[in-house]
Amino acid sequence: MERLIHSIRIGINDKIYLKDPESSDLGKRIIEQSILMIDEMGFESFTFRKLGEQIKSNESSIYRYFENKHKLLLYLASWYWGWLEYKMVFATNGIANKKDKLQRAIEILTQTVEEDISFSHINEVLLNKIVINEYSKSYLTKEVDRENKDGYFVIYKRLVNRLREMIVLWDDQYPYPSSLASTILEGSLHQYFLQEHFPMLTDCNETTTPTEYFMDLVFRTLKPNSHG
Amino acid sequence: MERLIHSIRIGINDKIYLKDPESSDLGKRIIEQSILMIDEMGFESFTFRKLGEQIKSNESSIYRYFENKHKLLLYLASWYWGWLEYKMVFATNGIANKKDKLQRAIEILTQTVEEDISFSHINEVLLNKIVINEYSKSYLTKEVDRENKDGYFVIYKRLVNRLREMIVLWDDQYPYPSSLASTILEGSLHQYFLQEHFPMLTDCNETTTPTEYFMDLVFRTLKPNSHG
DNA sequence: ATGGTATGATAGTAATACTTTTATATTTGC
DNA sequence: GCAAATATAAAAGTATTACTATCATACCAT
Repeated sequence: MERLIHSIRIGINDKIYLKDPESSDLGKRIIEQSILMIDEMGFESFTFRKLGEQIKSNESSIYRYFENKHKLLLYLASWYWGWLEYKMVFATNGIANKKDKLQRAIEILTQTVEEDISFSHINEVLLNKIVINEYSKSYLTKEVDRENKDGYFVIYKRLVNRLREMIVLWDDQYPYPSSLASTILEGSLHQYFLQEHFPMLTDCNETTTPTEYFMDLVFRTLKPNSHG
Repeated sequence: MERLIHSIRIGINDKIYLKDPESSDLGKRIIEQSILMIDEMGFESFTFRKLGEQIKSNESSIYRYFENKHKLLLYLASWYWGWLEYKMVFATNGIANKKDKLQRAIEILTQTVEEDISFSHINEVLLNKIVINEYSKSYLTKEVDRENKDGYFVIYKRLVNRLREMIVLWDDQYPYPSSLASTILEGSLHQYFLQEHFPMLTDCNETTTPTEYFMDLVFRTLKPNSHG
């Protein structure tokens, strides 16, 4: 699977970038180093000028790939969710048992990325940390409706919907499958954040994971369909 | 109760401001108009210069109250959570029945603010909208640990903890009361946001509220203590 | 050898996020 | 009622950000 994941390409809405960063060496360096820098200094302190210095390229060259750093964040987030979606679809694909399927999906979606499995330019461990710390900022804007209309969040929406479908498969009487699915994805990022910065607001720690919390929550909440 | 709430003062950590905005007319105008403007233009577009123009005061005068707009957001958020805490404590205070108590708390904490009950300078309806759209930005920063140490989030933490205590009161066997409490508060803001901008990711709409969703979730999840 | 495309270097602009200084108004203490 | 203290206003200055524009160079393909 590692090899497979390594060779896939995540189909990202081409309105997000001006020039596909996968199409050149400079583009890949932009992605690679921006992940390191955003993780290191946080999204607000990160600038294209600093990135240019880091990759020994010119600020203006970076602007030929992305309009601004907001678009770059949208790109990174889309890549991350696309990658997670792939992992989830792959991992749940062959599972016939509905409960096992849902369990496996929740596992994939709520786990942290522990090891950098890629030998590509994208460090998934750091990207996961970036999503925990910065993803909300990509949609908590005044432009969200326009950008949503332009399809900047399709991958994330598709992922939530896939989870929703597996919830419905296991319990088609549950009245809030969409809300539960979005709560799992968003809430899992939040629990990781709390674990790091507000440990008193969560029960997750070295021994208890967000995965366990949400797994427990979901299966206390849902009741299996009578027809199996 | 309206009158009572109107006359209370929310005790906000005095490190958040340089000069207490409640202590002067200018201070109150800063708070009042910043709420209108942040709601209107979003936190990123909002600046002290624009606020100065709006209230016909000088940018430098605003800087004597708050170091920067981030601190102002922390102030507004603290005020909001303090106000909600007060409403919740007041509403649940006399309730002996543990289930009723928890239910009432969830109701208060997950409802939107529909009407501006205050005749003061703070518009709670808009402040509620600001918290939905901007609160995450106040803690998703590189400074969060230092600011947390300085007590900038005490009110929010106390509120989560109060909810946690009511959860434990109703079901002292449940293993994740802190995570559930933080999920309710954070998740409720998120569901309101989704309802507005990503309706396909939530089951909440004109007829179904985040309150109903979380009420259902909590009471499917928790089991009452045997000792009543 | 020529034309096209990608990148680099440099400079420029408007806005942001402040800080500083000085002036003026208002309050309060005696 | 006057002096002193305090609050606010006005204006200017600085460093940084978030770009845009122009021009030069390099390299690649035909």
